[in-house]
Amino acid sequence: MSGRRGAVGEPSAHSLETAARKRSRSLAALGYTKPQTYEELRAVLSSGTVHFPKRLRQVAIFLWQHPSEVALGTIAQVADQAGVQPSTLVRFAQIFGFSGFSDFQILFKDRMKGSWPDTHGSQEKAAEPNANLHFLNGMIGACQASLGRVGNTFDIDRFETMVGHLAAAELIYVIGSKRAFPVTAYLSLTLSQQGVRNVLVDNVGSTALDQVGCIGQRDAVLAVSFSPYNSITPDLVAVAHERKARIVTITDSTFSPLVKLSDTWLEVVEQDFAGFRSLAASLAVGMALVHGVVARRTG
Amino acid sequence: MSGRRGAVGEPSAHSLETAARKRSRSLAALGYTKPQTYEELRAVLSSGTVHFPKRLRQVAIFLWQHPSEVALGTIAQVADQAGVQPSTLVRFAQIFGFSGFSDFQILFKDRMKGSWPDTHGSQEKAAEPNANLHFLNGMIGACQASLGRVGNTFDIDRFETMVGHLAAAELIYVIGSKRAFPVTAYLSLTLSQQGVRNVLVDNVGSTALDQVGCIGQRDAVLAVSFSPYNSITPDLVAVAHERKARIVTITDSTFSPLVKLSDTWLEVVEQDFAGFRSLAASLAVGMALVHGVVARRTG
DNA sequence: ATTGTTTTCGAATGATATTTCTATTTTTTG
DNA sequence: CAAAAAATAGAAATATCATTCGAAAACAAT
Repeated sequence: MSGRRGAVGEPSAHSLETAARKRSRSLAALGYTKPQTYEELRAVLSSGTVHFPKRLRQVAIFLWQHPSEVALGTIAQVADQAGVQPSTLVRFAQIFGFSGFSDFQILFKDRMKGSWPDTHGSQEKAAEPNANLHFLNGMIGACQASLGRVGNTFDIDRFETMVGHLAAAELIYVIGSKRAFPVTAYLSLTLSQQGVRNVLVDNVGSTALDQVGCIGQRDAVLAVSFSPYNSITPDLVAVAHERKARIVTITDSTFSPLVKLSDTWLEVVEQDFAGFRSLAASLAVGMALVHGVVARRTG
Repeated sequence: MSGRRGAVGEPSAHSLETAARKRSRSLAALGYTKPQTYEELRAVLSSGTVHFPKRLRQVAIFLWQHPSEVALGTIAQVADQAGVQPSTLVRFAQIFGFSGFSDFQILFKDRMKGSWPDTHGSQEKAAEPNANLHFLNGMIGACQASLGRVGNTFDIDRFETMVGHLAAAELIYVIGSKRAFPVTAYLSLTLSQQGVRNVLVDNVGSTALDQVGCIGQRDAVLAVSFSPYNSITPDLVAVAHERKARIVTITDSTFSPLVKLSDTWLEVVEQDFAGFRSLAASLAVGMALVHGVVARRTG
């Protein structure tokens, strides 16, 4: 701790020098004061006037989204979850005028002490005078009902078979239209992000039939389709079936035309509210499929 | 169940080691098992079957009345508040079969997070022998957590404003890339099905910039974007902003670059499980938006 | 491309917290 | 009432955690 350049000149001013140097990097120079409460911190963060570099921004986002992890974890755990180094958290705290992470963490702990006995009593909302809020709650209810049903009635054996087919495939074609398209789009994206090569048959340029015309015996089709089954999906899958590809399907009833074309299929029933249908269950099951395929291929 | 020999009638064996001595002091000898959750611990404490000496009773009472202090504090702070020595807390924890205070404290921390054992969930493998089932349940949990959070923290006023902007628009441009694309795809589809004219900016043919170049002052943009905000979406929305269109946004933190470009924005935080993120909450909120727009236009 | 600056990383250091151990006090038992 | 057992407090030892700091990397400006 000696021989630092640019000393102020005062011999006994070790701490002063350090403080000055810190302050020059902190927001204090910009007129900010150290936040005293979690709410103040949030206010500063959300004000948008502060521009962070990459890692610090990453920290800010994590703090924003997972305050409880910050309150309860050690610096190492938090850093790990946020995907940064522990020292980055310390830097972040110091920028806001705290002495270090521990000091900073007190904000989060204090905030948390107040909110312990909230045992998720969210259901008993009073009357919903607002139509939009009513719809939102109905939609949330539909999603949760769909998800709950998946948890109860789930054929894990068929699921494993599906994973096996997809994992063994040379190339995976993902097919779904209309309501099913958001699901297949997300599945295709996630597969790609996980390094699993796949083709999303999106019918841009009306080339879907030509695309499935290239399917080979060693490929697999992951099809998603919901009633009414009046889309192009059954036609596409029929072609794939003729070309002897493995076909696995997520659909919502045994009457789906895809069922008889499929090697394996799973029933996922989505609930609707006022005619607006949830996709939550299909997405969850689809994610599990992707995860299973990745696990089997890498394991 | 086999009988325990010597547990009752055997005279005290002085040659026993420390480990055995500890065990004889713990509740394991009485048939208790180490509590796995905070609720189990509470059940044991409240059962009244255990009679503690003075200091340990003091500890039990404090744990009962101030669980959040236990979760958030250090052993010294807790001991101080409870009026006992730190070592007393360790003894207390060991009586219940924990290795020490830290181990014991995890119960309280987990309870506070209200979440599943993210990092130390190795013990619960027995309940879920199937990895795929475990993942599916985790994913469902993430979806439901996301949905639950929407229900609790929802800014209905901003939502109404957003509906107003969209309902007043001549044409709605729906923009979202990567993870957000499934959401926008579903929103666009639903809008069309409800008779609300809209353009899904999907960047097929890399024409997105040209598309948003046609946006007029009387149009509105419905943008969806999640962290990391490294997609093309901010660029597209910036163009729309320059062209003076109304911009409403669904995003997951105030750090989204879209926030400062938007007339109104809603925060929707999606939970993830093992890196796979839910879309349930965004879809539900999006559906509510569509419904609101339709209601306002037809009403 | 080059230089100067900011940001990040990772090992070393310093600080703190947790646990163990032992002497002392309190309670129980013959 | 005395002796034994249990419980407790406090200090010492150990383990863990937070912070610092120099070097490397990324970035920005020339």
